[in-house]
Amino acid sequence: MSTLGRGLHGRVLDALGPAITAGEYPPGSVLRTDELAQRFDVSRSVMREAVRVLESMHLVESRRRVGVTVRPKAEWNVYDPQVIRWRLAGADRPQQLRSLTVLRSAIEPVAAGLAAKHATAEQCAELTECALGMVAHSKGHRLEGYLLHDIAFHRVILNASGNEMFARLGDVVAEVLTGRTRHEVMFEDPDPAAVTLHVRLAEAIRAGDAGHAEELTREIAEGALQELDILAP
Amino acid sequence: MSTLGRGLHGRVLDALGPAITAGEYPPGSVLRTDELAQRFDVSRSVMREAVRVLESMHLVESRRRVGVTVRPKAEWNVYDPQVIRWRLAGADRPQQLRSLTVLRSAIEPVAAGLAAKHATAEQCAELTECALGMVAHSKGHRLEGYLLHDIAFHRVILNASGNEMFARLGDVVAEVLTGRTRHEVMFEDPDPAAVTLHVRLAEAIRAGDAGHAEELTREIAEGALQELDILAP
DNA sequence: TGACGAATAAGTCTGACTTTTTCTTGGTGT
DNA sequence: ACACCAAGAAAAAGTCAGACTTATTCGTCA
Repeated sequence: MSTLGRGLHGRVLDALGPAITAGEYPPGSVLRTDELAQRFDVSRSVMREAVRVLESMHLVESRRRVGVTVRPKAEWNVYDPQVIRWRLAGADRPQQLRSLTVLRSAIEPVAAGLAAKHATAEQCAELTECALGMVAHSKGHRLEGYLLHDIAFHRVILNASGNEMFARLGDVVAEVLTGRTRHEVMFEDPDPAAVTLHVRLAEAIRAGDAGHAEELTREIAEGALQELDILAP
Repeated sequence: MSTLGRGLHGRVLDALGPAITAGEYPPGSVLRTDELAQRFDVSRSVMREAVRVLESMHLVESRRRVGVTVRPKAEWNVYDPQVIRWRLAGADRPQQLRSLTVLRSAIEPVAAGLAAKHATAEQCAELTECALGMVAHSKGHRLEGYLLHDIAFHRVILNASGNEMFARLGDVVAEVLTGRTRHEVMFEDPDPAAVTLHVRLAEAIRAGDAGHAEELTREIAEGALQELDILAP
């Protein structure tokens, strides 16, 4: 899925991106295009393309006579899905997971409220289907199936909100949920309370009850935040 | 500020980016690198770099034997500040302004709540200063000064929230506020009620009252949304 | 229907050249 | 002796042109 080594410059990015976002090159570090090209055994043109991409993500800045300097973390385009993936795969995974969960807790309730107003019949049906799927996979260590329905559930809500900015967070939510399941609590069955909340949320949206949908989503988010606090206090 | 013609490929982007985000090339359109290079009178290497950047923004996809195809809007990296600027400068400016304002209404209340808990004494002082600056420029067509303090105010809150994802939205908020002031109501003085809300919000954060800060921010956001409804119903 | 071959456009590499920015050096004046 | 500025050298990115490779698609023919 990631950069899919689509071309040589993609391979270079798959190596350089994680390294930079992991902080292997501290802010202010200077890289030289030619040296990098040699190190990765690619031509300068290919390396230049890779640098351009890193530059567009605000991970580095390229200046004449000085080289390619790494920018401070505060300037990175942290909403770039690629950057998010790199960081989730690297060292500050916990911090990234936390900030993303806080972001979710801010956005998803509002999105759910909007979804209650704008969701089509088809979207409501999808939502119910996802919720039922979650229930069906909530017992007996069937986390893989549970995860898929959970992701689909939240994605439908974000799409149904009718806001393109919210909709584009579907991938981020998917990454967060996947990361959580795969790396933290892979052994335990999901919290039954959370499952119930999802079912009720689907009902609220179907009923067009924006306030209720918003409140239920807040409870779900609250649970996710507490889960993080338990694992990394 | 934008891409600042930093290099030839930057100039090309300043021309191609707005054109694509404005929908001049409908999704599925095919561009050819060589043809573009000729059109912009640059070498293929420069054009390739530009295409790589557009590709990293998910605006286009480059495939062998077929060319550079424009992706559907739903796949764009709409959180990329550059993409936001391009869209704000283009045709679907109103829609972009609306989705960004909705995004703000979701995030800023939560950010304010967190800021009430985490803001340093220095940040509180800055906040009060900004609020006072807004009051001072709220009468007599001094919108330029008002805008600067408004931007600084919201930026401080987002930074003080302690969440990096929120902090990085400072630029987006700045763009929205600037756009609003410069293109919509440049003649009228700001709503006195909004000014008061900002002052009270600064106080709430200084007092560490998260609930109150959150509620006040919701009211501010509500006002911004209504303003949009009035201008483009 | 499928397989083979031709056409096509992106992808890659190389080498030479330009331009900008920084560092050094040397000279000047106080 | 020190501060300061200007001219030049050096370094690295930036640009270009041309030749070649490779993957993919399309058309043709069996």
